Amino acid sequence: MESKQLKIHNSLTRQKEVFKPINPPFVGMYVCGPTVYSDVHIGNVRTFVSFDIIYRYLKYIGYKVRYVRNITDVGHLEGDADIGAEDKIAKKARLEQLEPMEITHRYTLGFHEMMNTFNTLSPSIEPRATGHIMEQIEMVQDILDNGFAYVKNGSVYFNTVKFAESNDVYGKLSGRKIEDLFSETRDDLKHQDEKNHPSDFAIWIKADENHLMRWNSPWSVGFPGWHLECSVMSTKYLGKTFDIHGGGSDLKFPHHENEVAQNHGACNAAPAKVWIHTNMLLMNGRKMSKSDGNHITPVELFTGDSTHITKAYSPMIVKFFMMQAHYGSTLDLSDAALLAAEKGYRKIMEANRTLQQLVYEGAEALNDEDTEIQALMNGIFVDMNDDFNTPQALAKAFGLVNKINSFKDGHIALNSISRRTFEKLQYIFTAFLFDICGLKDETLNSEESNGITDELMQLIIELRQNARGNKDWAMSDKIRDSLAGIGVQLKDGKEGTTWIKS
RNA sequence: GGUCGGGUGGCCGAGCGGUUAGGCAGAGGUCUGCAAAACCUUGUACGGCGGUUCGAAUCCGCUCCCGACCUCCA
Repeated sequence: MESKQLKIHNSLTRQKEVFKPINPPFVGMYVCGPTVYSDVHIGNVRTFVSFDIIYRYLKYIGYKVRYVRNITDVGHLEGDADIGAEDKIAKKARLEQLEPMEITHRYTLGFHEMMNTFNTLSPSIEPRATGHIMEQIEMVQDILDNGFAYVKNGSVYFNTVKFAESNDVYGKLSGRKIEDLFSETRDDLKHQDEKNHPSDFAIWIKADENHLMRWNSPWSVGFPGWHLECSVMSTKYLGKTFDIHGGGSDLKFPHHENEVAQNHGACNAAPAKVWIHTNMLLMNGRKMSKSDGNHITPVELFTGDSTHITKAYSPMIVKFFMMQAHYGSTLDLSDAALLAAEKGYRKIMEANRTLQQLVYEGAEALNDEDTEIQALMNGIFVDMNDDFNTPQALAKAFGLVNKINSFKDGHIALNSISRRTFEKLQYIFTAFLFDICGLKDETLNSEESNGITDELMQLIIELRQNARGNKDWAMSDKIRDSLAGIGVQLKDGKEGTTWIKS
């Protein structure tokens, strides 16, 4: 059964491969988390939403997943430089006259809140770089012992030239040719002269006097290089070689490339079998950039407080918008695209409510509808198995939306599908939307209502029905329009009137 | 400049050798007191130029644009 096999695009091989865990049913997945020195970027949110769906789907199809996502709270230097620049967190701490830990604590909380807002599941473990200084020092020592690093003035550098000579690993992940890597010069960086070669990178950095974050090590009082934490923490929690390593495509080089080198250098093993890279979020067809104003924050999306959008978009609308594209493609955020996503999101949520309220009656009178619906349901999983293709799976789900609404309108008799198919439909549809995609039904009115709202609405709907019965159109329209004015939309259907918050 | 990845209808976005993707918007219809919602029907595509093939959006070559990384921005 082809459709039963999960295939994943492996960045390492640039091919879709059948996913075979090292120790089924267990799966180890490591995803590079945020550097907590500022509010989380909406593009970063996309990455974590993508991996949330991947995590949810792996669990849904029965794997026992250990999902590790780190918090980078030290070592990530300005400009992704590996030395000579200021640590992102230390810089922020200095600016705001706070302890580095205050900075990272604040933004870690903010990050968690945002992940919660987007209804993503917590990873199994969320280790911090500062909590693993000892292990990082040990790994530096291991790399030194294996001859792939050298010490200069208290800093330790990874010897890329020697590493490249000893195997053909370096450059493979990012698709770079060794010659190109080695011909690059970055003269503008300080401490460049400490390196034997421009492509070498720091794994331990000696702190200068003013540096706020510093630890004792055999080489100097200093701090670990940015790439090291991921090598260390993935190894510690998932083993030398594990199943999946993920992150944004912007991390491919140098971060992931150097991570791979470190793992080989320390453990003589490749860290991950499968690499998954999620693509960038654009806005209005261009890269988001703070400096030229082509930029929006998650909060601005939720409040509508931005010149780039005409209205507020809720977290689930934004999430749904993201799901309509494949994680491996760039996605272009725009007001029109969000508007379309909002309509689509509401339509599918409404269909789910309709579906759950349908009641199967009468004897089965099966026809083609049964097989069509079976095929659509099955298709969702065929698509998800094809490298987590959420846009295609969603297309199948919209096929089901069509069927569901036809049941509601009586265009298709419910008993033209079997009772079993119907029950499966109710189950699968909800499971896909909520368990796999991790959506929430924000339009659901029962959440904050305590029953009174529903009863009040029933009363109002009844009063309007009476008015309509008396052909008192002025009254019935007044009710409808007034409700619309306070954000309640009435929907007249064959089976009576329902309402939603608009 | 180097290395990767893209250019699909009004918009977003799947597909990647032969099938309606899907959502939104548009047009016509059904329903409705009128609307909205829902349902039915429906138009508009594959950057350009060559080539391979019975057949190409899908493969190859050239070309033009765009994006990512290499350099502050996830």
